[in-house]
Amino acid sequence: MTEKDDFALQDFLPFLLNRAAEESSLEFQGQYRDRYGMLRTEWRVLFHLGIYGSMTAKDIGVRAKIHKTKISRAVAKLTERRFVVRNRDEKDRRAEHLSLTPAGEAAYRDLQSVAKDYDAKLTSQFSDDEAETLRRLLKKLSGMEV
Amino acid sequence: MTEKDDFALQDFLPFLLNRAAEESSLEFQGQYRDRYGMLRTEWRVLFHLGIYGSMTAKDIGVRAKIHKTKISRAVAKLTERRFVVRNRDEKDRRAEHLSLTPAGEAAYRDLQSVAKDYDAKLTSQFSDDEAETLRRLLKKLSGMEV
DNA sequence: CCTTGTTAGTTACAAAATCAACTATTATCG
DNA sequence: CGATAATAGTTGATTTTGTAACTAACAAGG
Repeated sequence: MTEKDDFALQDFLPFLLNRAAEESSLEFQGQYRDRYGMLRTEWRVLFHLGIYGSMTAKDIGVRAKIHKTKISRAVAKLTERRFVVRNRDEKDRRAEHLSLTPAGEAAYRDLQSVAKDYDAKLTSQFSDDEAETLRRLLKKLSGMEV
Repeated sequence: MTEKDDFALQDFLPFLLNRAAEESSLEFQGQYRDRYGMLRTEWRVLFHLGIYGSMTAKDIGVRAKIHKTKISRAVAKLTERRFVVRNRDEKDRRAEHLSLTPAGEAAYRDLQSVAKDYDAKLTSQFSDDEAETLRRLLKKLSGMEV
């Protein structure tokens, strides 16, 4: 396992991002999986609706960069479990406005507090300044608030 | 799509990490997929062997946080394609030392230069200082160089 | 209106990831 | 020593994902 190269591919951003993302997601997954039998995409949809109140599948996909078939399936599961309701847009009958049911809201609030704690745990190893910088740079990478 | 909540789950680190990781990986995937028909895990294994010269499957898994079955299958594919050779450790006959063949080295060098360009493109939106900070914080998150 | 193109969302089928159970080998400890 | 546990890696069955093709609704130009 000897170093062999110059260009620091150890510093390759997609690799560093993937590793950190995978690790934190796996750790957090225990929470929503054990409590609600949710998958990662389902939790992500729930949390978008929890934050923004009402969005279409398309909106969620754009904002979270999740592919539409994944969202379609997640919404189907969440609807089946009565966490989400669909409301067809009367002006454009292709689109559906999604929102949380009371049960969905409850699940969201519950998981939100768990997420808060987990986030705090993750960022506890950083200074406030570092944590803020990390978030800012990640958003910039995703083309948010450029 | 109105804001409804206080706790900035939009700033939830696992979400920001996932989004950025997914986006950059998808973009970069075109390279190794079109050129060599590789999957993400195969490319990741190749790149570890390219950097470190020789590692066991276990080593790679620990360093990159990839599950062992994924690695096992990626190594099988890479071996089949004559990019990787296995050498059983004579002291501990459970372990195999993996390394690149000349063909594997060539593929690595080729993809390395593509990766270099892509990384440069990604980081071009940051100052040198920001890019360095981002890498440092991501490594810290993954428990590297604490 | 009516053809052609686009968009929101779904579905079928193929590909890949996950999980649990497995082999083979080495480590531990009475 | 010998039994039990632990580790490296593989495999099969199941679950999830990705790809492409699809439906249904709207848009724009002639």
